[in-house]
Amino acid sequence: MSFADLGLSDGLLKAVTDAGYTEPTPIQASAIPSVLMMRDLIGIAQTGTGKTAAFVLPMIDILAHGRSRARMPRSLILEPTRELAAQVAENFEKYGAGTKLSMALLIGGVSMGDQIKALEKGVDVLIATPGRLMDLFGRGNILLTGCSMLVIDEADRMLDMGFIPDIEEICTKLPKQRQTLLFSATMPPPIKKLADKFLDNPKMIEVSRPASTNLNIQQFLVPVTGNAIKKRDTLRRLLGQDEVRNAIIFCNRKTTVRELNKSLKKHGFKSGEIHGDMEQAQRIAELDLFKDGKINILVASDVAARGLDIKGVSHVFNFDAPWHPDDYVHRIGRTGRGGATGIAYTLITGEDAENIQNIEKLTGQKIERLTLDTPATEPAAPAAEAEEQAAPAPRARREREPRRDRRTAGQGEPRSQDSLPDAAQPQSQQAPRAERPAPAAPARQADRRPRRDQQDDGPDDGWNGPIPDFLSYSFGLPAPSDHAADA
DNA sequence: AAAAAAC
Repeated sequence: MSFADLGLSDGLLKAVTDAGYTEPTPIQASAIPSVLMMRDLIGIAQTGTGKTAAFVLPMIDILAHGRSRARMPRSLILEPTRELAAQVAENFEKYGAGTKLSMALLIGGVSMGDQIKALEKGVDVLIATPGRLMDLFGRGNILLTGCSMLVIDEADRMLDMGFIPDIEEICTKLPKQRQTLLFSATMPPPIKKLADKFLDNPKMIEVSRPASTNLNIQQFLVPVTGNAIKKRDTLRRLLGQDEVRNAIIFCNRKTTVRELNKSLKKHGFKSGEIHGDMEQAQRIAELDLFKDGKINILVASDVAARGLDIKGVSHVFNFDAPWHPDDYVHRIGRTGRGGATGIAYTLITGEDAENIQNIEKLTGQKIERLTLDTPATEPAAPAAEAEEQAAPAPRARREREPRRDRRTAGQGEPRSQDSLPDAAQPQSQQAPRAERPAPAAPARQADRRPRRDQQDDGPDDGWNGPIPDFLSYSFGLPAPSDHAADA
């Protein structure tokens, strides 16, 4: 099966090939022909299955015919979070570059001015989070009567977030005669009801196992007994242990995110944080610092679990085991992207047993338990804080030697336990380790830093460039050079 | 349980 068999236009095929894809994912293979035949569709699939391209690609071909009119978008894609909406917009930009299609990204946290301007001009594709869409609709800036295509993405997540009434209202504003696609990882009754009400004889597609348990990601569980202090202590040891060049650390609560980031900074780590209580501009600023390597640790809530696609994240840590197994899959999927290798550690306490069981059930694989040798009791370290003692270099013992085979050439051999990676080293460590000329490390590090200029991507689509300035992200696509799409 | 989303 190749993309050429799916009925996409030549221009689009070229865009797909240029993006480096040859073979459609299962959901793309079954969804694209049906969407092109204008059928309604229910796709049971998680992010990471190539779901975004499954609707973006046929939409581009369908919309290639016809023109947009002022304030009357021709299609609408609803996303639960701002980051996901921005990511879909990036996809449209990538695949629609050869077309005349215009789009607007309607999300909260940014000024309305540019969004309204784009709407006035007329757009083919509207990508929105429900709140801002309803807001603009209420102000009379949007007419949905010309919108003949609707995508409801991550429907079950919309449900969790209480968006279903909004979605229903939006559906009633759209013309009855339209094509509707609904994607959801699960099908709880309210979503089933929504589908029955607003979809017409939909084709059902189910992709059972998400491409989630990426084989490039080594996963480990790290049992921790004790309180938050002990957890932070263990985390610091892990941060110092492996080839941690950068890491996203997930916590279950925003308060934990703040506390942990504060603690890490206090210990000299170059860390930042991201969660939903921060201003959008602040979120972006922190992401930018992380992407640029100015900080190499990002402490995050689940706001970052799905939305982020940052190149070259070497490690993901679950400071807290996630409550929902699919969140685990999404979190660790922030590393090992685009064929790179990644390592994911999950700190677990006694209470997490059930969560871990659910995760292993979902992914169908047992995650290796890592035993950290308990350090010999330390004489109090001189300058360390009273609450958190400095720990000696950690010794991790693996019960089974993990795969090391897919390492890229530039990454070199696994480091020995006592050669701590400079990137993750606290600058204010007492041992004058930092003063030792770092052998070859800086250069290699520069090499491995997330790169802004790499545009290859895994099927899970997303941001590659600088963090999108979706502060001002309502845009028309670049002027088309040739319009090969509709032959 | 938490996080996410409009001003």
